[in-house]
Amino acid sequence: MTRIDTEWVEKATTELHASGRRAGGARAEVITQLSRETCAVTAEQLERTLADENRRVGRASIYRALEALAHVGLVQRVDLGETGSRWERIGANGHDHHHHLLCSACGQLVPFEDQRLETALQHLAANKEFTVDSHEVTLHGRCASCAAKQAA
Amino acid sequence: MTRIDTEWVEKATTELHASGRRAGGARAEVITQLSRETCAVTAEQLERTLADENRRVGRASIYRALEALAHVGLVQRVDLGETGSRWERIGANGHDHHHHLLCSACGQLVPFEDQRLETALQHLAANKEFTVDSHEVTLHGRCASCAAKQAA
DNA sequence: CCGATAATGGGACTCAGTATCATTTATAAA
DNA sequence: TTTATAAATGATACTGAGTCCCATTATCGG
Repeated sequence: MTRIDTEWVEKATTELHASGRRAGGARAEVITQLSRETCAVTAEQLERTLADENRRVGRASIYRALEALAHVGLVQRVDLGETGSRWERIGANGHDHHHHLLCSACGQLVPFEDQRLETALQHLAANKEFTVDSHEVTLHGRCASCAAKQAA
Repeated sequence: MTRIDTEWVEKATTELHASGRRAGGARAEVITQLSRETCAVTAEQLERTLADENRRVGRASIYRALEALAHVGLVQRVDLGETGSRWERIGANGHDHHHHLLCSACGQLVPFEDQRLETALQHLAANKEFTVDSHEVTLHGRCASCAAKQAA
C-alpha cells in the first residue's frame, strides 16, 4: 500500500465540492483509498480493502463515488476483458497518463507509458472526422517475468 | 445485414475441425452470422438476430462458439466500458485489423484503421521487456455526424 | 439552529455470462 | 451400415458485478 497522494485527495475534494456536491464520509474513504493505489483496481478490491481496515463503505456508495469522480475527470474506468471493470485515479498533475498490459500467464496488470504511441494517437485524432475525448490502449501478452520464465 | 463472407466461414469451419472439434448446427449458425456483421456485436445481439430469423440457438452454445473461435484466433473480444462484451471476426485475409471509437452522444461504434498507430504499437512491443500478443485501442468521443451536429 | 436536500447503506433486484446435465448428433471404427 | 464414444446442444439453474429503491443520516446555506 502506497502513501496517500495528498495533492490528489485535495484536488478531488475541491473539484467535487465545486461541482455542487456535498461532502460525505463514504466518498472521502473511497478518495483516500484510490489515492493510495498504484494502478487500476476493481470496485470489489476497494470494498474489501476498506472493510479490512474497518473503514467499511456501502457498495452503492463506492460506485457512486467512482461515478462522481469519473464525471469530473479524476478517475478513469478501465476495461480489460476480465469480469468486472477497474478504476484508477488520473494524476493531479496530469503526468501519469499510462496504459496497461494484462499478463495472460499470471494475471498481473502492468502500467506503461510510451511517447510515440501518444503522438500517434494525437495525430490520429487530428486527422479523423470524429472528436476524441479520451483513449485507452490495452496490450495482451506476458509480463517481463513471465516472458523470461517462458524463454528459459 | 451484409453478405456472408464465405471465405471466412470456410476458414473458420476448417480451423475448428483442424483443432479437433466436431461440427454442429449451433456453431455453424453463429459463424455464418458473425461473417455477416460489419463490426463488433454483443452475444445478445447475435442471439436475437438468429432468433428473429428462426435460427434460434441456445445462449450457452453462442458463448461456446465465440470462445472456440477466439481460441483459434478467428474472433476477437472487444470491451468498451459498456455493460457486456462485444465480439467480432478477425479477417480471413488479415487485412481488416482495426480499432474502435465509441460515440458518447449516439452510442454508435465506429471502426477505424491508422497505420501510424500500428507502427507505434509495433515499436513499443519491440522495446519493452514484456511480450505482446495482441492489442486493443478504444477512443471515446463523438462520431463524425454527432461532432458535426455539435459544431452547428 | 433549521430545513431542504444530498449522501449513505442495506438489501432486493437485474442482467451478462457460466455451470450443470440430460439429450442429440458427429465421427471414427468395426 | 451399424455401433460406440464423446463432443455438441439447449434448457435451466446459478453466480457475481453492478443498479435500484428507500428509510435514515448528515451536510450546509440561510
